Amino acid sequence: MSNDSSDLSERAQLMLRALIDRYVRDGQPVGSRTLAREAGLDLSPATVRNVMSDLEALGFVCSPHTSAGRVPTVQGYRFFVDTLLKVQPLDNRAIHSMRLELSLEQTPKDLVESASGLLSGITQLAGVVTLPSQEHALFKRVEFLRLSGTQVLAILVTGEDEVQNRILSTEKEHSPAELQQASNYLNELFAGKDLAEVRTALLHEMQETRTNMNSMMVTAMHMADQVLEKNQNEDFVMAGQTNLMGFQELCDIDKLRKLFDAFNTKRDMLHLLDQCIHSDGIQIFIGDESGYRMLDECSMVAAPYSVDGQVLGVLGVIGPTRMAYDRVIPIVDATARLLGAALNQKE
Amino acid sequence: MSNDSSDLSERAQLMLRALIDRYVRDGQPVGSRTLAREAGLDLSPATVRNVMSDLEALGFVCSPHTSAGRVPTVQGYRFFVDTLLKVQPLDNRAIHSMRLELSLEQTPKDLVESASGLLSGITQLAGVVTLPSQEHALFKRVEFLRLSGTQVLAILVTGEDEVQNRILSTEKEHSPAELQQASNYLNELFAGKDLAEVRTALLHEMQETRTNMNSMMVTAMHMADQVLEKNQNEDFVMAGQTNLMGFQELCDIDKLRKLFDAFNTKRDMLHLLDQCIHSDGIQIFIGDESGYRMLDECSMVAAPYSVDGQVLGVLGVIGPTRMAYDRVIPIVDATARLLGAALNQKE
DNA sequence: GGCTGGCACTCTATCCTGCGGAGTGCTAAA
DNA sequence: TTTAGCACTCCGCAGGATAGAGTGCCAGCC
Repeated sequence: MSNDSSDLSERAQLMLRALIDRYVRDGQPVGSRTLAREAGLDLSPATVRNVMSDLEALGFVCSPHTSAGRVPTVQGYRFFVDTLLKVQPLDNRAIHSMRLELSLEQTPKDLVESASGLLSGITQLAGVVTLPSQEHALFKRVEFLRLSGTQVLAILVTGEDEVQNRILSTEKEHSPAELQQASNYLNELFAGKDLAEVRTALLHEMQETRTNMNSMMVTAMHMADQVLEKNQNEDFVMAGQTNLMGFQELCDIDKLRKLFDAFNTKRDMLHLLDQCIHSDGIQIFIGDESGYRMLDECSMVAAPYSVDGQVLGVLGVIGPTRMAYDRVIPIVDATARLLGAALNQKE
Repeated sequence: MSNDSSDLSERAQLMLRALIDRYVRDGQPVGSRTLAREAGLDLSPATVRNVMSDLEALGFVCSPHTSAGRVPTVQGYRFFVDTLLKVQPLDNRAIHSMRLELSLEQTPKDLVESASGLLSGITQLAGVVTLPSQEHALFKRVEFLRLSGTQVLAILVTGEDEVQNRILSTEKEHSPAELQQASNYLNELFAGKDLAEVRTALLHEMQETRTNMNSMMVTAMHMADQVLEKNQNEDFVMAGQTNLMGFQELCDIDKLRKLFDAFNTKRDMLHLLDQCIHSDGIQIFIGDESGYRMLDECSMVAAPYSVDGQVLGVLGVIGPTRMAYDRVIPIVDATARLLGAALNQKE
C-alpha cells in the first residue's frame, strides 16, 4: 500500500497535473522553476524539487538525464487519466457542427468515413473507426441467381437497403425455379429478423428438424448458411495518419514507418480495436500498455459506438503518448454517441 | 541547335552516364576524382572537370555549392533516360516468379493488389496500380429486384462473374413481372457485348427508334442507362508507401507529408495516372515534369496494361528522382505485361 | 517539521574556432 | 587536347568555452 494514491498529497497531485499539462503543451522536460510558476501554488522551486523527488520515487515522472526537467512516465499518465483528469466538456456549438457534418452522409460506409475524418480533424491526430458489424443488421431478403453450372450468385439485402453479393458453389445444379423457391422460403421465414438471430435459427433448424424437411428446404438452408458464413467484414477506416508526422517524438523515421506499416497491414490494429468492443465506455491505452510494439510512444483513446444498446463497432484516435487527454476524451466520446445516433437515424 | 545531343561528345555522354550511375547508388554529389576512377576512361580529374563544366553549361548537372561534386539535374535525368539509358533485361527466373505470384490470385481486384505489391517489393519504391476499367468488360446479364416503392436494385454481372450493384429510382412503381420482362429483354439484346458497345447501342436505340418501342422496352432502356452510367470506378491501389520513408531526399517531413496526403486524397494521383493511359509504352515523369507539386523530387515510371489490345489501366512506381531507372523500367514493363496476361487468363 | 534560499555541481545546447578533405577553376606546360 | 599544379572555397567534424537550466543537499527560518 505504499504507493497508493492516498500516499499522494493533494499538493503532489496538483503538481503532477500541472507538470503533465505543461509537458503536453510543449514537449519539453519541465523544471522546478517553471512548475513553481505554473502550478499556482506559490511555492519556491526548492519545494517543488522535493515534491518532484517524491513523484519520481513513485515512478510517475523521470528525468531523461541529470539536470533536465521531469517528464511523465507511462504510469504517470495512467494515474493522471485514472484519478486526476478533469475532462473539458465539449461546447454545444462544436457538437452541433459535428452532428451536422454527420447528418450529410447517407450510407453507413460514408458515415464511418466522415466520423473518422471528424476525429482526425478536430484532434489533429489519426482517427480510426471500425466498420459497423453486420451482426445486428436486419435480414430483409435474399435472392439467388444462377450464374453457370453450380455457381450461384446470392444477393443479400439488409436493413437499410445495404446489398451484399456472394458467389456460392452448390453440389448440384439448380434450376431458376428451384432457386426462386428457395429464396421465397427463406424470405418468408426470416424477413425482419436480425442476422445473428437468423444464423442461430438456421443452425437450430438444420440440426433438429433435418428429418422432416424436403430437399428444397435443405438446399435453401445450406445456401443461406453459406451466405451468412463469416459475414463480419473485418475492416476499418482511417483518416489523418499524416497528422502524426508533425510530432517530434515520432520524427524517428523508423518508428513512424513501423506505425504506418501497422496501419497498412491492419491485422494488429483490428486486434487492438477488438479489445475495446467489449468495454462499454472510453478505453485508453497509454504507451506500451497495449502490448503492441507498433504503438510504442503512442496512445490510443477509443470508445465503442452502438445503436439500440447493440455495440456495432469501435472508434478512436491514435497519437503520441503526449496528447491532450482532457481534450481528446470528450471528443471521442461525443463522436461515438453521434455516430451511433446517426446510424440509428438512417435505419 | 546548340544543346542538341549531337553536341555531346561520346565521352561526355559516358561521363554523364557514370555520374548518374554513381549518384543513384549513394546519393552523394560526385566529384571529378571519383568520376575519373569510375568512368573507366583513364582520364585525369582535371579533364573530367572540363567535361563536367560543359555538362553544367548544358544544364545536365549542377553543384549544390562551390566545391561540392556535381549532381544530375532534371534535364540531366531526362537526357539520360531518353538517349543514354540501357535497360537491364530482367532475368527469366525473376519474371517466372512474378508470373507465379500473380497466378495465385483469383479476382481482378486481388490481381491488382498483388501487382502493386510486386512492384513495391521488387523496386523498394511505392507501387501503384489503377483498377481495370470496366469499359471493355463483357455484359453478361442484368437483373432487377424491387426493393420498396420506386427503389429498384440492379445487379449487373460482367465478364468473369464480377458483380456490381446499383440502386435505381424509377419514376413509377414496377411489378416484379415487369422487372423480369425488362431484364429478359436486356439480357437477350446485349448478352456477350462489351459494356462500351452496350452503352452506345443504348443511346442509339433510345434516340432513333423511340417511336416503335413499347413502354416495357423504354423502361428497360432507361434502367439500363442508369446502371451503366458513370460505371468507371475510378480508383487505384497502392503498396509500399513506407518504402519512401527510407530516402534522405524525402526526410524533410513536410515533403513526405505532402506526398502521403496526395496518396490519400487520390484525386491528383488519378489525374496523373490518367495521362499515361493513352500512351502505349512506358512513361516517365521526372521531378517536377509532371506539373504536380506533390511529386517534387519524385519521379514516376508508369505503363498501361492491356488485354487483347484494350488498355484497361495503368501501373507504375513512384520514388525519388534519384532512382535506378535502368532497373525500374524493365520491372514496370514486365509487370504491365504479366498483369495483362494474368487478367486475360481469368477471363 | 515543513519550507526556503543558497550553493556547488552536472549536463546540455550552442557557438566559435581551427583544420583536414574534397572539389573547383584557372593557367601554363607537355 | 590533355594534364599537372596551384590557389581558393566550402563543408564537416572535433574540441573548447560558455551560458543556461536544473538538480541535490544543507543550513537556517517560521
